[in-house]
Amino acid sequence: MNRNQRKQQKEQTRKILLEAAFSEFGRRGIMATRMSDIAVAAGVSHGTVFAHFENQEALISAVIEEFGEKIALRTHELASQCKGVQELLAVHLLCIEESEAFYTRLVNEARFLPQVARDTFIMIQSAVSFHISQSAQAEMDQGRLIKMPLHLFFNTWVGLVHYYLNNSDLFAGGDSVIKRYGPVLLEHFMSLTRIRQ
Amino acid sequence: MNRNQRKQQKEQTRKILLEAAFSEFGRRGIMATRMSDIAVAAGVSHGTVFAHFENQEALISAVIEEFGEKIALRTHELASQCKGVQELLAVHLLCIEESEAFYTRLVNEARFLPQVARDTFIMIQSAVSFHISQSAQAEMDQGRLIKMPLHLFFNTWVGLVHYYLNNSDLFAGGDSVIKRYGPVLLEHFMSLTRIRQ
Amino acid sequence: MNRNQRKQQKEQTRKILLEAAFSEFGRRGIMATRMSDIAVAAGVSHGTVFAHFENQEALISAVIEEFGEKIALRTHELASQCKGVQELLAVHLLCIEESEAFYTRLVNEARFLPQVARDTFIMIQSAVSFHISQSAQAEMDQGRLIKMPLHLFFNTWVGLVHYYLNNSDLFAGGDSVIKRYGPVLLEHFMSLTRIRQ
Amino acid sequence: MNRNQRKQQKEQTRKILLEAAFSEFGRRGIMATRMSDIAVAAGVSHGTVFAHFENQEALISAVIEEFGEKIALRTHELASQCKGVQELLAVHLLCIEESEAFYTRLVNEARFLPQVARDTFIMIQSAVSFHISQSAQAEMDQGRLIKMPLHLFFNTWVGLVHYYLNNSDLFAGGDSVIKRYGPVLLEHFMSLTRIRQ
DNA sequence: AATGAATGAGACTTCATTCAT
DNA sequence: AATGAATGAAGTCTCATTCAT
Repeated sequence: MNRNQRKQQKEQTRKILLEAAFSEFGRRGIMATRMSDIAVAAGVSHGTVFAHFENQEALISAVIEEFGEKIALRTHELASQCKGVQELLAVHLLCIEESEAFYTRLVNEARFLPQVARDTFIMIQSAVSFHISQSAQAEMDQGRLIKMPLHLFFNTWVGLVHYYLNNSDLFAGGDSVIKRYGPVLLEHFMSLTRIRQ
Repeated sequence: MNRNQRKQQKEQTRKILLEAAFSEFGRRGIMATRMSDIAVAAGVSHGTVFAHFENQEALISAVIEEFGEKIALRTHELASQCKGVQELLAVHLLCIEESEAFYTRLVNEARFLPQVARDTFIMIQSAVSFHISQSAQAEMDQGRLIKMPLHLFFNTWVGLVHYYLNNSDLFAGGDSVIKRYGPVLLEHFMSLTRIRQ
Repeated sequence: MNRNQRKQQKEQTRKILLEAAFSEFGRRGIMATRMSDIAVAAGVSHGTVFAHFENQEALISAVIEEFGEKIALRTHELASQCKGVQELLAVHLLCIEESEAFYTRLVNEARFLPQVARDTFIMIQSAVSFHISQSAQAEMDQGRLIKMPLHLFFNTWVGLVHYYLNNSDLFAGGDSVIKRYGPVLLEHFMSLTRIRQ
Repeated sequence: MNRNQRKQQKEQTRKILLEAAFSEFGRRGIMATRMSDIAVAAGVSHGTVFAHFENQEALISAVIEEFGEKIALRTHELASQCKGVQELLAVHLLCIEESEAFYTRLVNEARFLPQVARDTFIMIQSAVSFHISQSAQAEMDQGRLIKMPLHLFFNTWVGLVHYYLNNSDLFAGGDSVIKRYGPVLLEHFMSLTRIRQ
């Protein structure tokens, strides 16, 4: 049906736009990306962007929701197969690395973005937090991790990772800072929290 | 002398401008503050800002240098009277708290600021790092801290603190996140790194 | 096709802008014309000017190239049908008269304009010089013109004409100085350089 | 007397300002020179300029009047000792060369300057014209110069000289175009107008 | 639905001019 | 009379958003 085709077509363009925005956001920064940059990257006209998103804020929110959910989902997915905390953290790093450029921008700019963006970001954190905290609690109960408030356990880990992301140019000079430092960070964090026997 | 009066007057205005900028940067963000915001906050005309700073970048750099150095100096000053790592970290928190809004913006936006700003930021970190690392090394040697690479010790601490700063609205809802969480963070971090006897 | 329509529309606006600028340049002077003057004269919004020309310099260069080339071409075209020097100089005057206001500004301001403008101006002069010099040489060889270095022949002529253009308000009070004095200047110049028999 | 001293002092500062402006106008162009440039060049404060000249236009007019008269006078002075047209033209060139930078700017920008400036410029031309025309008439009567309307004789000469001044960068690349081309121009012009025997 | 030309609010910057000392 | 800090009007340019096709 023509009606259906149109719908599909529209959905398709929207998808292309979201992906282009995701990529540009990673490259240029979220707030520093112009609407026209996205149009160019998506290979559509400038006006088309506004046919799909009411305004800039809506687009930013949509991108963040879309990819936020994807990242959260992916984390869930991988996390459910994990056995211990260490494995979970490794998966966390893997998920970040898969979208490192975008994720880094998000961490950096989250504060200045629309509330939706902020909420989505929190949602991602929650997804990760849920699994990690659960697993950490278990290992604490088993006497394998030092006992501490779960939020501090989580925030120390995330703070450490974000710190490296935020300073990736200093640490990795354009390369993936997770690829280069991820294992070190993981090992370090575990050595701080693991109970030595 | 008249000459001196004038010089003083100009210096005074410059100081007012720097302070206004410092305050506005803390409130609105560094890049998000318009030159006219600063003029209004300082109670001078728009043109006056440009009589004191060649352009926006020069103003931003000046503010960051001015207050960056002040913060670094203050850290040095207080740090030299400290005895152990824990006291040092407490002083670090104190120094941050004294300029919390501005410092938070700096942490957040450093990447997008002129090179001078970035350099100044690194200088602040170095001032802190110097004392903390030295002291940490000593305590590791004395068997009071778990042995680990100093940069990881430092980065874990800073990462944790910055994480709370970055999410201060979440954690403290507008209040000083350092005031509210500083002691908890310090205690937590020490418990992770202190050798239990 | 829609594509073509759009292209045409844009081309049309660009043309209007160039013509508006050409006219304003002639009226107000090239450097003294503001971008907004051109927008108003063209009947478009301020921003539209920048949608067509990256910046003021680009616009100035484009106008000068566009009309400079047109003038040079027109000179070539008319000149190639001329038989003698006198006819050529008459054609030269005609070409100037066709764009007198703009040409006068160009002569006056060429020095202060972007290099492209300067180059274009030189190109116009060259186009004229080429024909005139060739023809003058021939007539000198035939013993009909006093022998002299060709560049002096040319520069004396151009200097005379430009002098009247530059002082057109004095000589013609707003009217075309070429219309009023052209024939006189031509006759005078010929009488100076023609060999009297 | 104190009153007198003050007056003298004021007169002195005014003179310095006029000379500084004259020099800056020659270097940067008349319209392109900022009031502050002149203050700096004169070694006085920015405000002092306005204590002596109501506004920019008044200053420009004063400079042009001052030096216009000086040049006119100097031309008169030298001209009265001249015997023939050729000597007069040589003196004309000499007078121009003595203030070449300023004179060139004046020629170039006269059209865009306040009416007073324009009038002064005309006055200079008249002073020169007076002597040259008188002398030219005499030589025409004596059969040594080709008979022609005096204004055309004069305008051809001035047009030629101004053309070289206007294009001095092309012809002399920063050096004095009069020094380099003056003699050639003079010889050429005379050869055009002198009666060959 | 897509297009892309046009719009105009808003930011930075310059510089002649004013004014208190 | 001189000073120089402060002023603010005016100009250039950017870019999110609108709209006719």
